[in-house]
Amino acid sequence: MSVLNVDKFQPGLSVDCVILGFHHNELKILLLKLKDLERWALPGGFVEKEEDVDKAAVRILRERTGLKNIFLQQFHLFGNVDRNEEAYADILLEKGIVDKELYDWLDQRFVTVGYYALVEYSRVEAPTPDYFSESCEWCSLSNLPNLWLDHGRILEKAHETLKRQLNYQPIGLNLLPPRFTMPELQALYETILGKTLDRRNFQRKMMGYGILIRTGERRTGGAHKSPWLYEFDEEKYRQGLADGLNAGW
Amino acid sequence: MSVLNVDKFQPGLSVDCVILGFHHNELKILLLKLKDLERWALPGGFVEKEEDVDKAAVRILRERTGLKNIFLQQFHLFGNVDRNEEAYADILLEKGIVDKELYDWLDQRFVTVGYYALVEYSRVEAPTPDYFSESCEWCSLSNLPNLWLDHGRILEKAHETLKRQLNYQPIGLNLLPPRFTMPELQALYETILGKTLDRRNFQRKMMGYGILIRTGERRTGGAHKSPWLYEFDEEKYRQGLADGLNAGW
DNA sequence: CTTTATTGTGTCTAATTGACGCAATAAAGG
DNA sequence: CCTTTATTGCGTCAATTAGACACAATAAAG
Repeated sequence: MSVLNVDKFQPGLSVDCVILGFHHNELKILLLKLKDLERWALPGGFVEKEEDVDKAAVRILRERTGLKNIFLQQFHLFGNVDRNEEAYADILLEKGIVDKELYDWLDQRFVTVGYYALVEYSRVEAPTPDYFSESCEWCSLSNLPNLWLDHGRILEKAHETLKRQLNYQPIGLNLLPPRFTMPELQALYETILGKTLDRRNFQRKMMGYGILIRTGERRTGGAHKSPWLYEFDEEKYRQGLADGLNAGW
Repeated sequence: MSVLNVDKFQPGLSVDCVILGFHHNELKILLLKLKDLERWALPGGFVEKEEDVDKAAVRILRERTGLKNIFLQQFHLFGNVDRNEEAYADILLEKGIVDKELYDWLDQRFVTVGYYALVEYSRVEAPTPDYFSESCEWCSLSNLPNLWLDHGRILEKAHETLKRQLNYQPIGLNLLPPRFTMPELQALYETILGKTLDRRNFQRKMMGYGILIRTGERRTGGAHKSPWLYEFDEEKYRQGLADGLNAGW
């Protein structure tokens, strides 16, 4: 038996996760540095034969981050034939990282399901590489390394989806610490959207959604006027997720 | 070899299409009546090993409707283990519709990719059943037959997706005849959304998108004042699809 | 104690949305 | 042939929302 019991898995199907965090006013993504290749990959894995695909995504996420109960959403299946065209398995076989059985498994045509996860950066204490990778690190979205296969495209699609969902879904509960300031929330929005927003209009709009609670406290320590600390009204937040925020029509 | 050369296909992966048309002010969906079962299924099929998944969807659509170049969009992968739990293959084997080889193929665990297509009802001249079905017909969305497996859920998800996309994407080019009246377009929107809209505000909003051209002509023949005929400005329409109509933020 | 950058609140205008009035019109019916 | 009727096209008005910006309050730094 190989390091992976390939018989356990659904053939030709994989899951890749775009795991996003927010730190120092930047969007970060968790990436794996592949062994013996100058490329990075999205955390991914295979789907067990007796496992729901959604569950596989949750498992993969837990394996890399140690987190469960996080926001995870399927966004696309990438199913082009030519998406597997990189002879990485050859290198793995050469280097003795995989045996022939696993090599053959990896060599088949794969379609992959993309999920994106929003996680609180600081809660990921020890990002863990998998068998095919030598490290697992947060990378800045604005300064990406060379990505493997079509993983750049997958990331791009996740980002597009997220941007669009910002228009009708709340965001932040899974990406920010439990308490945060309005400027922090705004910075998150601005980073995702890639543009600046008017501070005052942003506050008015956010408060209008009714998903924020102003705790009585302020964030002190920084220079200048100390901003209020907010937290999400989880009940209303969930309702916003389900019903949409300003649906139009 | 079975009626299907199963070796040609990617194992465990299928495509199902929600093919929607609009006729007599109702949304119609193309469904297949399964052989020897009182259930109906979405038009679907398998993905060839050397075939892009998107291409497979296009092929399946062409096989059932004869149409190509139609609007087709992937919306979700359905990957739960329990979605295959119906012993239809047993019946097929019993009745001699499939042989043992094909039976074994069908008996594996499948995940399916959902696509929805918007087609002009009248252009589908001879809906064609596949090997597993005895007929292929338009059914009214408001009066659905008993659906096979999770196909009801798949349809529901397609409908949800469509509803949401109405908020930021134009629709109708693929669903209506080349020329149509404003009330017809409104009826389409109302049907998809499942609610009535104000006639006058609808017109104002639609014209505001700038994707409609009023031809000089009117639809005559009906009683009452004859409405103008419109057509889509395909250039602007495509741009609306790409950039979104009223993106928010 | 002044300076400085930032935050909280409010205001004003323009644009959009929602509700509805009214005249024009095409066929049907007496 | 003229009235009736349901429908279409266009317009108006108020309410709401969005965009731009002014100003006072504030916390730390100098």
